[in-house]
Amino acid sequence: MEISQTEENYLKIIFKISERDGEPVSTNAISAEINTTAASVTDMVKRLSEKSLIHYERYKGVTLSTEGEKAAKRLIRKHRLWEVFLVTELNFSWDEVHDIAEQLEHIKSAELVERLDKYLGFPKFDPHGDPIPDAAGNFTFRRQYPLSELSVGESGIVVGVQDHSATFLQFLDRMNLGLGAEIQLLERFDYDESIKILNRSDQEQILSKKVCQNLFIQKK
Amino acid sequence: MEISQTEENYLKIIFKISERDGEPVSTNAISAEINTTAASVTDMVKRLSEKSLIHYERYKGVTLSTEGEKAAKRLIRKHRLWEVFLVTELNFSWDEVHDIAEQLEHIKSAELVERLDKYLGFPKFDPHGDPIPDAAGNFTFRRQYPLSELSVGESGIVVGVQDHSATFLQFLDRMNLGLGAEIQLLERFDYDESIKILNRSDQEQILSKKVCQNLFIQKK
DNA sequence: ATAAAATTTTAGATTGGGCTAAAAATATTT
DNA sequence: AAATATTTTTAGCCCAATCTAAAATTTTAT
Repeated sequence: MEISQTEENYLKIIFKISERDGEPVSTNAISAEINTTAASVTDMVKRLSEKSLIHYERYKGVTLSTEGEKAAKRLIRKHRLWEVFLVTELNFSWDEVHDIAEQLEHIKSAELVERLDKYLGFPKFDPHGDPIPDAAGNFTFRRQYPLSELSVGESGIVVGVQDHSATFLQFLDRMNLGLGAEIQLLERFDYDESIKILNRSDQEQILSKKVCQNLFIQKK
Repeated sequence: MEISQTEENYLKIIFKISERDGEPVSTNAISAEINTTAASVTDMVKRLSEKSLIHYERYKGVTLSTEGEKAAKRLIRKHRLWEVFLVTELNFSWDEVHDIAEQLEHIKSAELVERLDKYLGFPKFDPHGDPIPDAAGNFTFRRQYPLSELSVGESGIVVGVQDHSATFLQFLDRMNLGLGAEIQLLERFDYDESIKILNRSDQEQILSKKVCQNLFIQKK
């Protein structure tokens, strides 16, 4: 049975919400994420359930079936591989690629995905530091922390972001805080939970609580 | 006004039929090409006409408007650039790329197309020898003839195909008659309109009328 | 020039994906 | 345990894109 582009998007978003909030995923959570009414979501989850892509019980929310989860991971794999292509081959910046990858992820050809993966040198992470599932659906795990959880004195490398918005990514560029940036936490200010860091490719910087919460660091 | 994927496909097919059979393009010609009923085509041409993408008069067939032709050419440009990418970068063979490019051509991002074009070195022809329109919609013209129109003794290079089917392309591969093959017409057999050629990267070969009609040659 | 054949259009139905408004079920507060 | 609030579902509608069957128009043949 064919999975439509719309259905794929639902599976992807259900996967994403599951990861973030746990299961089961509520109708409202889905509708909030994709800007559709709860009524439409109910319609769609019925269809997805009919196709055995999710488990659904009235008023109880949904969980992905094995099949549904596979489909979601395939989509994420494609999305992230295309993002790598756009950034490393076509020189797009990391804040420009999301919308294009959102379209490219729906291209149907297993062969294409595998060749692209090989062409790009089997990357493990995308331009935002998110792990790229392998053909079997396995993610590479990496121990990483929000910058807000580092202790004073600790050092680390920027390896990912929580917030993928273009404005945040552009801010990070302006601050020389892209992936790979090496930093050390110098001081915490309890007043507003901002911090002072030493950015090795720059100098001392003050970062707000919001920035700290959205930046992932690998300690070293 | 947005052009849907389905609408884009209609524009492309109308462009293709116009090129082949001239204008105006009949409802039946379209329905034959895309495997839909004539009634559905009538519905769609009304919509396209409503959007000023084609000129349409009941019972009189359709022609592309300036806007419609631009859209069709953009689609062809994308299709052929992606085919180049698939063949030259991802090592697909020329008989495998059509269906994937058929999907990729609908990706919406003008920036992506221009970057891809540059990345590929501004190719003028796709893997089947078909010209790639530039950003303004202009095709590179090349004087080429079906092999069936060559005279005995004339030499030339294979530069394109009329028939894009995988079976024909695979046959050409097997005969060492891919793009760039150098040949000379040695003899014509009136009986079945087959010919004998000298294939410089092979040896003497007999080719049927059908093959001759579907192979484009640049004389030299 | 008319009859027959072919083409094209209309009418009416269907399916996927979405909407609003109202009803039903669940969760929260008192 | 009610009453209230929130969430979810149902009912009924819409639009794009398709279909079949029948009607209208154009083309071809006699």
